[in-house]
Amino acid sequence: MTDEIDGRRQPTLQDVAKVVGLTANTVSRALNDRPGVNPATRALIKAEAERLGYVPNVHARSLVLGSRRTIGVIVTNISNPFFSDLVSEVELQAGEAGYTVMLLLSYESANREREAINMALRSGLDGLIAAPVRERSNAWDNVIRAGIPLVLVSREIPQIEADFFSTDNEAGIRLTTDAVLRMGAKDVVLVDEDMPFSTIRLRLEGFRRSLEAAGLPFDPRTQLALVPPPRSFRVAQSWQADDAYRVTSDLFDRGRRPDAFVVGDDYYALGLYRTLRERGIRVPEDVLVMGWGNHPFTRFMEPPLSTLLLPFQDVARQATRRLLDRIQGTASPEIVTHRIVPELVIRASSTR
Amino acid sequence: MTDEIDGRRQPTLQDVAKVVGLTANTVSRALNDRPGVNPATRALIKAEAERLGYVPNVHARSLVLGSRRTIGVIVTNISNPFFSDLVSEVELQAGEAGYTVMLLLSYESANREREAINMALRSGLDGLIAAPVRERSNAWDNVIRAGIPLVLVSREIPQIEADFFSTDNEAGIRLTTDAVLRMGAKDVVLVDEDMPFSTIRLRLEGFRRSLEAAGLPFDPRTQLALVPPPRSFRVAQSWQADDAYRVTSDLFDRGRRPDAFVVGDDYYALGLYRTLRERGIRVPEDVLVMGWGNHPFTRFMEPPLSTLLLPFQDVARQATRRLLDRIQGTASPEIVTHRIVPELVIRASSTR
DNA sequence: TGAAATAACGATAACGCTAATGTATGTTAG
DNA sequence: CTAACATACATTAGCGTTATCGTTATTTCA
Repeated sequence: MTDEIDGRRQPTLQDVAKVVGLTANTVSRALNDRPGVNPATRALIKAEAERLGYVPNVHARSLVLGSRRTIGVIVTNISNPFFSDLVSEVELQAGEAGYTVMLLLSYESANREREAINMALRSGLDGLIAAPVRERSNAWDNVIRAGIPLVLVSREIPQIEADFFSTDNEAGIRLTTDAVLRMGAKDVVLVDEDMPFSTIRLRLEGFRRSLEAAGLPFDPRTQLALVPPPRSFRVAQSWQADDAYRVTSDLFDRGRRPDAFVVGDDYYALGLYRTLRERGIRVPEDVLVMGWGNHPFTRFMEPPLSTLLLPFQDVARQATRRLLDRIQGTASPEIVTHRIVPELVIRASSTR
Repeated sequence: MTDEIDGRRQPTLQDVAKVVGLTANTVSRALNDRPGVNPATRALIKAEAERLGYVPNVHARSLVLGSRRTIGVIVTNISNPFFSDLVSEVELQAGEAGYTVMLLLSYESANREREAINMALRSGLDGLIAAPVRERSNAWDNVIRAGIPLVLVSREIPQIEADFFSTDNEAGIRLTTDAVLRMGAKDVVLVDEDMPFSTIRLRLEGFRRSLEAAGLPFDPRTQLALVPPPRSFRVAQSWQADDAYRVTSDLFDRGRRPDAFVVGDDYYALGLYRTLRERGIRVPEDVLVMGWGNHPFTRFMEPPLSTLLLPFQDVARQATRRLLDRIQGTASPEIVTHRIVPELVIRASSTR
């Protein structure tokens, strides 16, 4: 009277071994296609395992192999299409390599990020892809110290030994700025977030350079419309549109009459469009507008918004590839930093 | 000459035990706040573990406890804001209960879904929250058979023993339809996806009932604008707007002149707006429009779109709560089905 | 004061798997 | 014909925890 059909307990290697009259070790070798098993025996074992519904216990396997075949992804917010698309692509690439993805969300909170990192450390992950929050956390050092491969995306952390993949913010802003300059704009305003963060700084820098290259003056007091940073990251980011609406309205109230806007996020353009509509300022006749991100709704704005297609797929693919190489020890030892240039998407808002 | 500072190897319970002159067992009890340890000893052990940077090995822990404290989330696509918000909320709730989230994406593909399910089964998850693809897969039966707690969201699977949480599609469409009827609409058209799927069917049914309750006739040939199902789910869903644009343009070309539209997705409204603009039909003066989903961009459409706020947070919270209860064995045994009624968001597109 | 209860810890086993050896067979070469 | 060598399997050990039971010293109460 065996407990073969005991209903609840999952069959183990032992159970399979008992049925075929061999030992667990041999069954293990057979199922994992390792040498030292008679082909006929191997076939028998596989058939029997299948029949019993044997599923290897990952916990035991992870313990002995020291790996879970899981990578962690820490991002601030998957409501942001850039990050959701990034996570999607990482999941796809990792899945093809037989790795699963553990998702950890920080919501731009340094505390939550620290918790996420600790969770990741405790979870015995094989590697980590992360978009850090704006505030630098020293918990990342623990990741490095624990020897867990780490690849950063989107935002860099100063003085940390980790590969980095990102869209090229400076090249991006230069593309959009140059696009309106080519159309004859002489007074361009940049609408962007008011934060001393590296990505924003790079955009500012690129903006300035494009203006100077065109022989135009750059005055931060008149050519920048800075949007206050958001208060919460739990909700979808339409606050960005509201804030951009306010900031650009103020700008016109102060008597400014620019002939072009380049913005750091498509949602800013959404708010800007409202400002312009309210004041009877026509796009593109009176002002040119360039967005950032190619959000799905931009094609249906009136007029359709010219914008920037961010290379999230490339970023995700390269970051995942690099991480897997590090995990498998096939990566070159030096730290790599890769900024991928985005692509212009020209529509009606920037052409006349 | 010990290997105490060997640099690579993580310290284990044994290592901590050796340092404090006790056994691994006692150290385990001390660190996990289980009784049977002298308070002074406990404090010493904790301090020493901290000093050594001891992190418990989850693999060993999972093996002996038979649990990873991880739940799986299978959804079709996190580019869809509804699902990304849902996943966010699940991650938040699960995190508070000490559970991490493994993300698996199916992209509406039955094959990928099957793979995801197998991956989940092999990964020794404690439970599963899933939004199944349109095509019924029998792999779900394996989940049930393996005794892994399963909670479905958004889409039901006929004849499966699993809890189900969803927005109330029928109540939702009745809310939006009644809203335009109250404003005096006499000829309403429903724009929705052309799929024999339960959520769509429920919406169709609700739409018909609302019309009949208002004493209006319902003719599927004139009052339905069906949008073909998408071909790919990898990219963000702006194809929905394109298709809705085409379908509604056709409708006007055939001479129809409805006085209101209710749509099954905000992106449909985006395409519909274009159709109306091109033909000089004014919203809300000539036609009323009601959206679905309260996507962040709807507030900034011109005119701002009335829509439905989907209770994704409630769905996620209740589903997660239910799953955790099942995992911890504190759930009532019977299967529960819960449809949460969404909330109207009235803006300019449906009022005059 | 002595028997029983309690506290604080140790010894041992177990979770299910894989890796390193060990041991019979059968096969080949000189 | 025997040494050398594969082949196909079994034996043993170990991954790092937690759980169950013992053991010893200390406290409690009649």
